[in-house]
Amino acid sequence: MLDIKFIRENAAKAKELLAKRNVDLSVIDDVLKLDAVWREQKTKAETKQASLNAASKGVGEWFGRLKKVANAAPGDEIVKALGRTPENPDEAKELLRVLGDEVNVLARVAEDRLKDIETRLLVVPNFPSDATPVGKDETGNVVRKTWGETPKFDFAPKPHWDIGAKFGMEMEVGGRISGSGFPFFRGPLARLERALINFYLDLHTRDHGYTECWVPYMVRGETLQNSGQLPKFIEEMYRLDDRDAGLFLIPTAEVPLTSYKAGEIVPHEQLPLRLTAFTPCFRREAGAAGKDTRGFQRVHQFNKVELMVVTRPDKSAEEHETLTRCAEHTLELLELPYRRLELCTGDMGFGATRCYDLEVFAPGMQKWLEVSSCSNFTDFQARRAKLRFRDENKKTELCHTLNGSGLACPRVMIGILENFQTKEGKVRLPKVLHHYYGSEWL
RNA sequence: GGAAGGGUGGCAGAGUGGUCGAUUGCGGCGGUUUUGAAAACCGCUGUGGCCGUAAGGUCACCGGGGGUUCGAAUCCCUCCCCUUCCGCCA
Repeated sequence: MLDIKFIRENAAKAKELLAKRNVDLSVIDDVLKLDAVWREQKTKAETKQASLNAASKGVGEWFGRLKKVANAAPGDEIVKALGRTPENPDEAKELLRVLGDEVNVLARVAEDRLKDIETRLLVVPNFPSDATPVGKDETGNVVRKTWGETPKFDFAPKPHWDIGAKFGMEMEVGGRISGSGFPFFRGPLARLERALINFYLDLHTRDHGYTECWVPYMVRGETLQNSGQLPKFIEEMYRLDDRDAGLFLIPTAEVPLTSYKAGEIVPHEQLPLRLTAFTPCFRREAGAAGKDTRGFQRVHQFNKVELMVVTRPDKSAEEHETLTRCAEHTLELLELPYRRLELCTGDMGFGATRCYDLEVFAPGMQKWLEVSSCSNFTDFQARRAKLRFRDENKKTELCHTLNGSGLACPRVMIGILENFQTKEGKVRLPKVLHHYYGSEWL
């Protein structure tokens, strides 16, 4: 969520930044109007509340004095709050009740306006960074680097759905037992899946300094709001029914990891927090029906190892590069040629201020596949999750959060199948997987 | 699924309608003392919002939400979480 205070003090800048993201700017004016009403009502309510509080205390005192002196007079604070001198405590109570009702009305109005503000801000995306290229859609993305070279083939490379058939890709089985978009692997591909997960986790925990976590796969709505999926993207989410409290299946491990320290104030010595977790990911892919349907490039359930960093604001840009390098390093060890794309303002995810996508080239499909998306969220998620830290001067401040895939399984598998296929229909495995898979060939 | 007991400030642990944002202890910070250190003693030590240039003022928060009351950490309702026991079970 954006900072209402920043919007209040920098309305023009806020609009300028959001315009780059194709956001309807009327939301800013709406929010500013509500903000003015909220503050006015709040101040009024509090002033009245203060005199009511003082008078209520005075009533207690008055009772005490009346026990000793039969005709003791009410205290000044009662007279001040009521505007006149009550005859007896019962009259004071009655008048204070009326005053209390007035306070409630004012406070309710103020609170409603604050909720209105939040409702609107919850669906506004983060500001893009100054470095983010401005663009309408994915055509505005910029290639920042490329690594490796697509292997040369002396035959026409096949798409993974043709290669996979031989190695236990049984999409029709998944379709029969769950529906389309739920892959079923038997034998080599199932084993490769496991090899990838183990390789990822070992690499990140041993060489990249991440702490392995094991997390719930079902979460509360509030957890999804913390990381930004709710309320706006509820259509993308699988949800259990009321018997199970309407829990949601996680679309990525980012969700539980971002809420790991939600509501806490972390000592600065503990930062940065670098966490990694393997989880299945569940996505409805609503609106993507009919897109990328062949093979398993876009599915409703897939495995992924996620990288997540919580850091102080002055380090987040640096951490973003480091995090992205960890993901890239993973691809390099897998010997997969890739490119780093910097997403433009029109294509960036909701909460990101800056985002790199890593794409692997799939020669069979003749197509680049996104295998990782590394984002810096600045304080956008931290504000929602109330995730703060205490600095060396004991000031509390919102943390910055970052995350990226390190990596997803299915598309990396596609990369392996299509890049390392041979004319004979075999698939060579990258060296780093030999030990994990138990063989040099799939 | 059943039964019981709990959720209070960094931690421990009081507080059952009024002056309690909250006794006390520990920890932490500052000071006195000391050649230095320890000990002792004194003071300070939560978060967020609103008003204000500031000083400061004020409101809210004792798991979340709602209610009763002039007034609630304290009473009522509801939800969540934790602990223990029983049952069931990978």
